[in-house]
Amino acid sequence: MITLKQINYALSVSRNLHFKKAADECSVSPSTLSNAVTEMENQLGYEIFERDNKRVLKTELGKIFLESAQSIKLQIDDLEKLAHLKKEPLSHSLSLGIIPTIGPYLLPVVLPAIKKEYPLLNLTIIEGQSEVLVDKVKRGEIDTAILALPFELEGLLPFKFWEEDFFWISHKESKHALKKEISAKELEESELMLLEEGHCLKDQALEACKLSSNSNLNITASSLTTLIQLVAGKMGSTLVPEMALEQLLANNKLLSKAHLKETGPHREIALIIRSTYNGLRDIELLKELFSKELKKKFK
Amino acid sequence: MITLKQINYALSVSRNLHFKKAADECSVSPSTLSNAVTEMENQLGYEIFERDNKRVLKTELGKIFLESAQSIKLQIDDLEKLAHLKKEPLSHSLSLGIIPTIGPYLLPVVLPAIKKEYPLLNLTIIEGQSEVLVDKVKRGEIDTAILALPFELEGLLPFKFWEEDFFWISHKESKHALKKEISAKELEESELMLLEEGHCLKDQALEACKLSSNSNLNITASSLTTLIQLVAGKMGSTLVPEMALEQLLANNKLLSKAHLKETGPHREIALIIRSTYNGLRDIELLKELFSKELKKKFK
DNA sequence: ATTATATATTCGAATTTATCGAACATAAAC
DNA sequence: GTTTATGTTCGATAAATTCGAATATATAAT
Repeated sequence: MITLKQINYALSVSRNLHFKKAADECSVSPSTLSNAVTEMENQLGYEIFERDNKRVLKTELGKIFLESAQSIKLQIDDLEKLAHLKKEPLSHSLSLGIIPTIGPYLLPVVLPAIKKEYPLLNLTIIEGQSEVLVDKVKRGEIDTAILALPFELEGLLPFKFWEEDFFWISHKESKHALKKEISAKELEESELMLLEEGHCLKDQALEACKLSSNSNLNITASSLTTLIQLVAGKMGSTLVPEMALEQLLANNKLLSKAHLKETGPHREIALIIRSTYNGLRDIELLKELFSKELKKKFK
Repeated sequence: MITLKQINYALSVSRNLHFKKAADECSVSPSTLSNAVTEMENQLGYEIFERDNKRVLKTELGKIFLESAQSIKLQIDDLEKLAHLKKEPLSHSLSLGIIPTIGPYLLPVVLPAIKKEYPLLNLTIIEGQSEVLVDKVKRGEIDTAILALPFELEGLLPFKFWEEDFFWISHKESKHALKKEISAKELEESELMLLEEGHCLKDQALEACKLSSNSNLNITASSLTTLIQLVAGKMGSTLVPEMALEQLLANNKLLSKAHLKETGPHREIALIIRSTYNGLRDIELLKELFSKELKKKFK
């Protein structure tokens, strides 16, 4: 196997057509350089330079070799410069998982800022439930994911950037509907509807209320939007996280909201990564950006 | 300065995604390989693999690095093969891909001449569809391939050595069967059968007729021989390239042929190589030989 | 929980490889 | 014939690579 060092020596000889000058250029002794070039020629099975103590000429094959070698050297140089890519943060591709009870409400808030601050970032967004996303991050299929905690992270590291409470959404004509705040105890009396199994929001909502799932929760839905439609249709009431309120209640004058009066925060939102992940700096920056944009909108 | 040895180690890790397997593949101890990769990463200033004792993943920068590194390795391999150029042309080994709609008809015509003119040539022939062969040439797994154009060459260089038209093959009792020539317009009326998806001949035949594939092409076959049997069985008609006519129609008096009367040539046949391939002289010689032998037989 | 297994890494010793300077060989210039 | 410039050879020395044993740790099995 020939070496890059040998190639560089040969390129220097090619530039200088002079072993001593080339040796000086490479900061090695003439003997070192001569040996290196000769050794490479032996390995290749052909001569690159035709030389005696007075003249250095390129052979026909040598010209072909040197042209290609020069191109290879440039490519190696580029590989060494690749590090600069890393310097510019969030400038390459990043795959981001996000759960359905955060995605539609967080992304519209932060995407414009991401586009503006990191125009070079090539972001891929994958929606899925927490368990699936944790799995994908662990397997390296995606770089990071946005989850709501508490959730079993199986060794992954969380970077929290937001926390929020739940609000109780009911039909205006229902009991308690005009209250600004409501306690879990009062909730038990109403027909509480939550998302179908698999959504962490269901468990988190129940935990915030200190309820267990074997209470009167017969109706379940696959999205918050559906749940809200059920509430509007007087099928019962539900709990939604603060960031979803505006979007869900828009154009719907039949609904009223009340802050859930239980010790909180009711859910925390975090980016999760593998402990060995390299783009820690990128994650920190994303975290800051998310936090900043959310504060702008909600505080 | 990084070394080629380090690059090769990294490429092996990339193939295996496993340091121990890569170490075996490279015939070195795991520690040697681990140290070499780590050292290179330090020199580069970025990590190529994200790893712990259970998982090896490529980083974003690593993917970019490895792609380029693979290409560099190919170029180095080529430099090491340059020695052959010095020797008698077409005197070493050459691997040649060829597509199924050319191989059985071209090879019998040219192989005797190759054997006679270049007895030292050690020829390896690989049959496969165009897409696969383009890939193999790009990866350096084979030296060259014989394809029918037009086809997307992805930067590879074509050396055309033949062009030919399609002929319409039908059962003697079918409509138009006695014509010497037939136009695409008349074809539409018959039940045209072509090769299954993946064969470039299908697309080229359709293009020659200015037809799109959503016409009445329900029957597809995996070889021209099969197609001809279907025609003999009155299942419909088909189009075959000129060089295949003799072999396909031999001993079959039930079939008739008609020249496809559309502006052509309907397909062109070429050798393709990487632009950095060194055996250009060999390819030119092959091209000449192919062209000469085909003319002898068909003109 | 505990143990077993697999695997990447670290470390020090042994080996291999690279490098240097001095001596040598050779060809042109004076 | 002598001098000068230059590429190469050679042996001693310096530097690097490599290995195996020991280590650490994540996952799987019990």
